[in-house]
Amino acid sequence: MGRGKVELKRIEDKSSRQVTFSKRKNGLIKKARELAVLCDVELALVIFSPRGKLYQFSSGESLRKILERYQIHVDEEAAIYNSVHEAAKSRDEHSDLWRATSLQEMVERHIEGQDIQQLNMTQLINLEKQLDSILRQTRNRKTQLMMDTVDALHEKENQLKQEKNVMENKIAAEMQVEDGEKDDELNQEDPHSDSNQTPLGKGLLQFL
Amino acid sequence: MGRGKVELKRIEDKSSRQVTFSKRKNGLIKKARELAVLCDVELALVIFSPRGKLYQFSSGESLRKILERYQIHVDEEAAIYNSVHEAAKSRDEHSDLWRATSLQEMVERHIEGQDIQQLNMTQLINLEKQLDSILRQTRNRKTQLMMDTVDALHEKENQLKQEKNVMENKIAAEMQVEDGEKDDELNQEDPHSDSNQTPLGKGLLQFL
DNA sequence: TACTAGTTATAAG
DNA sequence: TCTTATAAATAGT
Repeated sequence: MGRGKVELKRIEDKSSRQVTFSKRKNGLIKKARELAVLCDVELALVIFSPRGKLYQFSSGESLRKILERYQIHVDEEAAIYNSVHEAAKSRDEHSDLWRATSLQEMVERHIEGQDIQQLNMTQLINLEKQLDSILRQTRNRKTQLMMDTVDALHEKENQLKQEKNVMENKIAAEMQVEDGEKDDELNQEDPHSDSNQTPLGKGLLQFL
Repeated sequence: MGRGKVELKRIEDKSSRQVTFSKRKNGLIKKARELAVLCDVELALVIFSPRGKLYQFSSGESLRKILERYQIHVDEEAAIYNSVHEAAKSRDEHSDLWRATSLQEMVERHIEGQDIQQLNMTQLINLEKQLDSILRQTRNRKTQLMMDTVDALHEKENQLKQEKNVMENKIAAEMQVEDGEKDDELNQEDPHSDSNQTPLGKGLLQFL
């Protein structure tokens, strides 16, 4: 919006930074109000101007109450791990890294395994839980895929068996024709040839 | 913006309210980020979805710090209030953005937005490997942190023991002074008082 | 503070 | 989700 596109980085000119702040602050608060009203949600917005002045917006409830609700929400999440976290409390100094980074970057860094060393205990536990869950899903999916594959192979096997049967029958039929021809000459020498019930001859068995 | 103008009032249709929430939430967070970056200001945004899920954005500083700053600005009783909230402070450390978004979503985004269900076997195996590796790292790091904590506690324990010793010595010394005073009067009655090798007197033992 | 031109957000589909 | 027409926000003046 506006005559030119803007880069997402600090505006260096103090004056225009101030002007932009003023305009965008109003816009942001307006949008916050719209979201709260249109979608009937609770929301709180706190802005400190460059000069340290405070601007705020909060829906319906007082900002204090929303922040309390936020507290409760966060506390609930943390409650499970509080006992463990107690011990590590004093060490929690590395969380800023997380805040400053975009989700995308975080994931990529996770995947690259680069910043694991800088997490605190709570974050580690949470991360572990989530990873475990995703890993489980991944493995389930893999198992499922494998089973699908096995099924597919079974099906193929059956198909091949059927084809084999057809071939066997064909061969057996041909052999009977041959036997019939030979019978004329040799039958008396060996009246007890393999009286196979299956149409399989020995030659074919070698194949299987 | 959009095909029609919107009235500033609660959207009654549940479905479109949800859709609008999702879109506008993203828009609002984006704008908040822009304001924070462009104008180099501190800002915090907390949103509860209709279903009670928490979304948040905070610039540079942790949300906790911004909210604390807010407290100081707004609350006349900031000092008193703060001491009450000391205990809750550490819990606020869980306010990082990443907690509000599941790693699942992150990972899915990482693998080009594909759903886990739609990956092929090779991709699954690859993903599994990566997850497994990260999980292993996470657990290693957790173990390390725990061990560090244990070490720290041991150190503290030793420190306390030393302090205890110092105190014991002090007290023992005082008691000897007392004994000395008494010796003048009573020594002959009991020349074989406790010849403790430790500087601990019985009185001190009662303390411990 | 007010004005637009060009940008961005988003309501509908 | 993804498009697209349109409303809205806003950069530069």
